[in-house]
Amino acid sequence: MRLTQFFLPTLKDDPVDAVVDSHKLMLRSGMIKQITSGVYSSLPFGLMVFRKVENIIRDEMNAAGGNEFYLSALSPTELWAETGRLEDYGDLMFRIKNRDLVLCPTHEEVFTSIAKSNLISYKDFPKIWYQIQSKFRNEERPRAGVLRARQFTMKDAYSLDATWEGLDIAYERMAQAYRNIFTRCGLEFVVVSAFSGAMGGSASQEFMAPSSVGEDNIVISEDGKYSSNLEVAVSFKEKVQRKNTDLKYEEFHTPNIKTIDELAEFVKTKDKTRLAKSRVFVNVKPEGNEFMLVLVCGDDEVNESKLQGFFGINIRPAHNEELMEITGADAGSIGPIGLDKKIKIIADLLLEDADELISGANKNDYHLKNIDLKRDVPGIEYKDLRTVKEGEQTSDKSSKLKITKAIEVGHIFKLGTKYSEALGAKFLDAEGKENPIIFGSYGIGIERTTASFIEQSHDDKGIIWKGEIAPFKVIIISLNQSNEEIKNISEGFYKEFLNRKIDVLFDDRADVRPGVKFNDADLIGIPVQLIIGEKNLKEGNVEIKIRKTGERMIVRKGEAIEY
RNA sequence: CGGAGCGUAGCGUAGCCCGGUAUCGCGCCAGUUUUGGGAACUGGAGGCCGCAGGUUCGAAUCCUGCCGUUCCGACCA
Repeated sequence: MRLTQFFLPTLKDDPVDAVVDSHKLMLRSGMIKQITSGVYSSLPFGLMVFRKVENIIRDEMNAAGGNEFYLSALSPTELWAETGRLEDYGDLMFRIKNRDLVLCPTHEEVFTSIAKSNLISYKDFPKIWYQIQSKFRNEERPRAGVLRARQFTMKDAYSLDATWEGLDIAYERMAQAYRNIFTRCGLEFVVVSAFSGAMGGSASQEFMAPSSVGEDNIVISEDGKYSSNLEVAVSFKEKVQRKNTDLKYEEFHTPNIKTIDELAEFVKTKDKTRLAKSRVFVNVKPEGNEFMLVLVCGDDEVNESKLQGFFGINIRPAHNEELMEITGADAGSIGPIGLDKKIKIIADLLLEDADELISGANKNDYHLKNIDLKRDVPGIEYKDLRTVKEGEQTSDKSSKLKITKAIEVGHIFKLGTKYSEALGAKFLDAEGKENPIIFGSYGIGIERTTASFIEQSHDDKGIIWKGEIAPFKVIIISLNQSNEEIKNISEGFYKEFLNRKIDVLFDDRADVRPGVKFNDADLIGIPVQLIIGEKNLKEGNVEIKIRKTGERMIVRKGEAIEY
């Protein structure tokens, strides 16, 4: 490609609206252009990279036996009402105003409806169906460029099986395909176990690109054997030991004590584990809201995903007015004693049967001490509800946990029969009995994968492409197109690269100073720069610069091709 | 959805408090000189100052409403 024929609107300065590096660089290198909040157009340079990523995915999906589809982005609202997701998604789904249609945020329903009418015998399975398509989600707050956008490209794949064993096989095959894909994309990634309750599936894993701008937190053990999304991570920690002093609980005055830290100071203790933290959650149900009080150690945080895993996704923290109504106190003075029996009380496993605890008295500015959960809180249940912390031991005590931020680039999970049952997608088994098709669901964000790569591979000059997703392998920089010799040599190299089918970009711009060309080349990050200028040409040489290392080699002009 | 900020030429901005017809840099066009790390000079083009209403002789500037956008938080199959 000749640069004079290529639309590459590079920017010298950082756009004021971009904050994260990948966003800045994608705008500056002319890959994307924002049209409105969370919506971006792909420009030629960006599209080249997205296509490279897509083709790697296509390659691996096909190798795994996938069939490529291209489904409609529009679908009837009714289809989503049937599976209940119209309500589940709510405002996150774009709805067409002048026709009863929605823009699909994902395609389980549409694929299922195709399967329903065509896969009717156990002999029709297994199948892997996929597509690479625009998805639409009305994100409340798009951010970080294409990392969270309202329209984005996703590869979504679905395994369709007649048996649960078949699902396991498909899932493993897709997991391997995903590892291949992200490896070929040159991405540093970690596979973590993930929260799946929200989508109604069982096993679930996420492919995470570690990055400081990631919105997810992942937990990895130092020996690398354990990795998990923080939402579901577990660790080993000693339980709070019983003291068996059997002291009666008693109220004491704690003026203006709102937080655990203030309470610890007030009672002059450094050990916050016995200062039980109480939080009230609401399980929103059509037949009426249920309230629950959740207790964790004072130095722990409640893991809301784990709560959702136990009680469903419609769990939310109670509002301040609700707290007062239910407990008679504001946040900071709430505790497990003396509540209405309708309120379920659950505590973290670390507090199982613990005694001599201090917690709120359900009366503002008062706490209770010497609470014995075993004695004083009949009907209490214990579950793993805490968020693990950096430095804790793995549950087998063999290693320690580290927490890092990461970007979710892929997600695979065993979906099961939720949608096939809702839409009546059934097949006849060998005994002639009807069964719902068993689904797996597997997604990859194309732009997000690309942006994650850039987050991991750039410097203060620009992007550093490598491997299969590099849009060009080499850029020829002709330093002076008005010098006939330089021009002719450059043209010669360009033709030679084309002949050898090597992706090459030729900066053949005249009237552009060398400094501009060097900076543009560094910005757009082509791995190898072939620099042709007067200085070296006098000696019959040209220069090769490796973008990543900045390493320069002066070579005979005839030998340059073997870079 | 809560909090904060911003909207002036393609991009980045000054002016706004204190009202008088818009500043500077980059980029762009023409010409001359230049050509190894974002050139110099000369001349030029380009603006419903986000939108609507109000106050005023007069509004980019003051007031009201709206819209857009960014960030933090909340939320996120």
